[in-house]
Amino acid sequence: MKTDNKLSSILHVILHLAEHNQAMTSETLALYLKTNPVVIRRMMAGLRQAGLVVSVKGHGGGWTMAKPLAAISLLDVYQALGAPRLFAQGYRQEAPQCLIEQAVNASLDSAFAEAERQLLQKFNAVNLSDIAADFELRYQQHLLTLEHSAATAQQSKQE
Amino acid sequence: MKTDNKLSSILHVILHLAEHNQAMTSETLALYLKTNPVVIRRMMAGLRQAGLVVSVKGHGGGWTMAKPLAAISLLDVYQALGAPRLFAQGYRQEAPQCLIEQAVNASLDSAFAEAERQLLQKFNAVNLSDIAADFELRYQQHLLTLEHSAATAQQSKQE
DNA sequence: TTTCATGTAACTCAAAATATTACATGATGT
DNA sequence: ACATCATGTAATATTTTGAGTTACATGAAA
Repeated sequence: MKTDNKLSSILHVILHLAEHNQAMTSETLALYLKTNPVVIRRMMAGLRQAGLVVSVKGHGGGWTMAKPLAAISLLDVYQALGAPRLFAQGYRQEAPQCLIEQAVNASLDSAFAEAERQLLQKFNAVNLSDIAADFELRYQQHLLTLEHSAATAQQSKQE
Repeated sequence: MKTDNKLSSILHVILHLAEHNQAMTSETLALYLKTNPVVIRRMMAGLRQAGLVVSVKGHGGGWTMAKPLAAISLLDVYQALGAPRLFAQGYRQEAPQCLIEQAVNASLDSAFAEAERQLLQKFNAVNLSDIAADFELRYQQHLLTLEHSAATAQQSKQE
């Protein structure tokens, strides 16, 4: 199956949006995903309805965050996207007559339902600010790496 | 994405096979799924390699279980199928340069990895004999229902 | 009133699971 | 031997669904 990438995509986009601190157009945001602005609008439509972002038409318009990142959970975003399918596994028949198939489906159902519960709970526990904080860490680490390689280059120059 | 139904399908099939207690052809098994015998062979190929079933060619040939149901876990079957993808969610880029996207992926990764671990653990804890036992329960319940509706019919006849 | 931006429907494209076709291999029964 | 039955598997077609594209409507700002 082709995977659904909306969640990962829109998170990427709105974290950039939040960093930017002013309205950004669908076209600009589309550059981050190397995709078409319409794809951005389609995904953002759900977030707008959920009150996570605001859109403004016309000159100087575009998208802005409606809430601080700390007030938005991964679960909020997931649900705003329309709660796309989590699992790639399905049943051949949803409501089979065959009692064996019923027993099989019940068994799988229970396993997947439990996993889904846990996953959504985790989504609920993670705020976008947590991800932004992780980005900050990575950024500081990145700066250190640059510094270090600059120092190393300087050193090898002197040798 | 079109869901992957191999796990549910093959479980259905091999439970019928186990019930039957003698070799069954791919053609017969295909009837349970209303599909093509080749589809059965393709899925069963993995189970054969894993030593869960045995196939015999020619007259009177077909498929038989190689182990008792109690000795086969859901995990065994899942892995014998080639461990098909569990989640429908993916990342736009596997190894992104963008630090924001890296942070997003790391966050999702952790959530999905945890869910996968739990799911496989559950698969490991369920044996096919558990599912067969559940089928038996459903079957007994079904018989009771038939009896009851027969009694009701008899009763309404007398009225 | 022109330009910029979103809102959305309709259509096309692409990827992946499943189904089908075709033919090879091997075992059994006559 | 050889006809028949059954699996083994490659190649191809079909189907589903996420993503991309085109087209046009709506509304706000210069």
